[in-house]
Amino acid sequence: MGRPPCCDKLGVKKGPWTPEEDIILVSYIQQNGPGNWKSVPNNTGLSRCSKSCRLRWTNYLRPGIKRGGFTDHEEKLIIHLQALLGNRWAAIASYVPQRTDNDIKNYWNTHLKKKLRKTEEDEAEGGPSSFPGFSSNYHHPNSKGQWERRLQTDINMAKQALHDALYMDRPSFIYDSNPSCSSSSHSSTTPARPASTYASSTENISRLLQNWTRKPPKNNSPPGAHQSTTASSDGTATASVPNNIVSPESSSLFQHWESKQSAAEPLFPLSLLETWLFDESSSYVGGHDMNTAAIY
DNA sequence: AAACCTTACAACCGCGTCCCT
DNA sequence: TAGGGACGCGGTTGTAAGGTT
Repeated sequence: MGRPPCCDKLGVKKGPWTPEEDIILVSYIQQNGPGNWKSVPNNTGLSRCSKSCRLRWTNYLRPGIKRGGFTDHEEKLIIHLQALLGNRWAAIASYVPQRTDNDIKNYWNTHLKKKLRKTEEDEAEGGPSSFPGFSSNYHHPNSKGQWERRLQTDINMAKQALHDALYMDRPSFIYDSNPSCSSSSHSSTTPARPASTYASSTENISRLLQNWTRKPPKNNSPPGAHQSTTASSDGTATASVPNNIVSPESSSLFQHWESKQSAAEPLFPLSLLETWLFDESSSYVGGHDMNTAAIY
């Protein structure tokens, strides 16, 4: 017996989302919060599958998402994390502020994989690396089976959780929610490129969202929320907003979203992880064990 | 200018996991 | 404890946009 389709195929619209659909979805989530996706198509009248609604929200419409314009720093972080975690994009995304797993996965498949391959070829020929700062020796997916790598990762995470439990009062355990801080720690060598917040095709949606992401709560603001739409905050936010779009201050959406974000905090403190990763990039000699040991 | 090729990324699909009854 | 529904994740595809010939 096969798995039943997640939704009725008849009458379910597929393909690119229109701005109108985006507005409907955003309005609904703003009022009800994300979750209970099954009911979203019925309650909004959208001819979309619940999965599609969730994906659209998490990968595109959710506040605090930075799109495109990966910095060198982010690239290196992703490469290191991929080497450590494998293709566990959701886990990787939890360490890269403002990036979705889908975005990282796409960027890996379209850019980083090629870059690394080219680096390997360059090094095989004895020439200069096309990817300065990285050695292909680092990326050796076949050196360990994926299951073994995952096991090692899980062990390390368990260790870290125990460590955190024991040293919770340490001030160093702070997930740096300010993306400018996390990226600026290496910005002296890798200045961040300006990031486009939304694809131009949905710029109007970004403007819409800007109205309720421009003033996130000052305290306990979610990671990445500060710059969620800064690229388009040019004062031209004149998109017509439906009356049922409420202001960020009065919306419960941010509370929903904040709780989600805090739940998705990385198991490792980012600052510690970054220190390890970037120290490691210059001292790697051939094994994950040595690196993971450096954490503790 | 048109045809073809390549690239980038949004979105879909299927499976695994979690949670509720 | 088992069954089923809902959600999350990773792999893959479709297609629009840009580049090249």
